[in-house]
Amino acid sequence: MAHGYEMLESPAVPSAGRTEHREPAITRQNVTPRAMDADEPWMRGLHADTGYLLYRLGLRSGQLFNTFLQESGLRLRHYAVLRFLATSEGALQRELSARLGYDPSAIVGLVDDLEKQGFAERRPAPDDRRSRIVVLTESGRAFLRDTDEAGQRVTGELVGPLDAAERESLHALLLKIAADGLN
Amino acid sequence: MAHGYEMLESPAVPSAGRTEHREPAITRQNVTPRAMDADEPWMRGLHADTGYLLYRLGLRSGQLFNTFLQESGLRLRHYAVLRFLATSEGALQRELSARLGYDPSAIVGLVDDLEKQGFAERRPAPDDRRSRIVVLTESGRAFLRDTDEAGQRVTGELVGPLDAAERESLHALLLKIAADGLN
DNA sequence: CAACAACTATTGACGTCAACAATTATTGCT
DNA sequence: AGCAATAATTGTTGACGTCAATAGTTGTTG
Repeated sequence: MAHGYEMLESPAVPSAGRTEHREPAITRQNVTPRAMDADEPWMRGLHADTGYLLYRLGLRSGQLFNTFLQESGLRLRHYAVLRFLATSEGALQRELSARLGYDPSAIVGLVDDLEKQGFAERRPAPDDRRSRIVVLTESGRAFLRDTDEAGQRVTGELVGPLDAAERESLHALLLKIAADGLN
Repeated sequence: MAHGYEMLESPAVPSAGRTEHREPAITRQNVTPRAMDADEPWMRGLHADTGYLLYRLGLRSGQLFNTFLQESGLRLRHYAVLRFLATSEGALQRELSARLGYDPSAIVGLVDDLEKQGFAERRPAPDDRRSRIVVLTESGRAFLRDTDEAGQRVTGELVGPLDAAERESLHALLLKIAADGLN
């Protein structure tokens, strides 16, 4: 404990109302506006929860990434597929689904979009005619090359206030907790 | 069935000098299913991106929290509002919106739900009849007290593979990058 | 070898959720 | 008094996850 998280939450409303106000309106008794014995553990700020922080920053990260990709007509999920294909030299859609955690039905649309943009291609699997193998096209590779730097800038912006050592430390920690759940 | 995991490569690319890459000069029918000159920076695994890891873990965190809250009929966002109210002794909806990062229109529904459950109440603001002040009810406080332990268990489950020192370190790092964007 | 179970990609329906625009009531300014 | 700004609210739209159903294909098994 003993973190300086209080900085994130401001003390309610200053309410510098100068005007003399009227009737107190509601006077039900089930609400107690009194400042109850503070410092109870259950009333700590939101940012005291690592889980909530992760949730929050995850949203921000996704937003940043999406606005960065927006000009290319893709979204984060497409980018994830591309990046996955870049390391795997072709994958069954079923694999994409399992590894990236998206529903099989979602993969369909994603690969459709990537094919429309010419970044990926569906090929018939030689041994199983049910399956399709998705591979990067040359222009897909080019896209990854060209946007790589900008993508890293986005991440850089996200972890802005951290120095190099801290970034590495954070990355290692995240990797550690990402490793157990297959993700 | 399990393919080799590519994710556990060395953490965080030091991102040394950007070595210039050569063009394979493939002008034919794109796509080379062959293992191309690997180790190019742009084809590192997805988990090499801190931003993507954050996005991914944020999703997981949200899911865990939601399944934990599911029995009480609330979701993460409701819980966030409650926790915020617990620290601020009443807040304008506008403040909730600004502090929690939710759209004003979202606050409406959230407070509606909380009122239905009897955990919060809308009160007319004394100085401005446009505003409503949202306060915790007594049973709202009770709810927070009762669910606090379980909530911390959820976070504990999330950061499972980390020891105490690492958890604290992670929390501090997240806090640091959460601080800049108001969030 | 013929019937059946399992599997891959796909489509469709439904509910949730977040981001925007528009509306109503109210306030502050001049 | 008039007018821009503001707080809460409604409505709409698009993205997204889940789940059920289907067509084509494979493997198994009786």
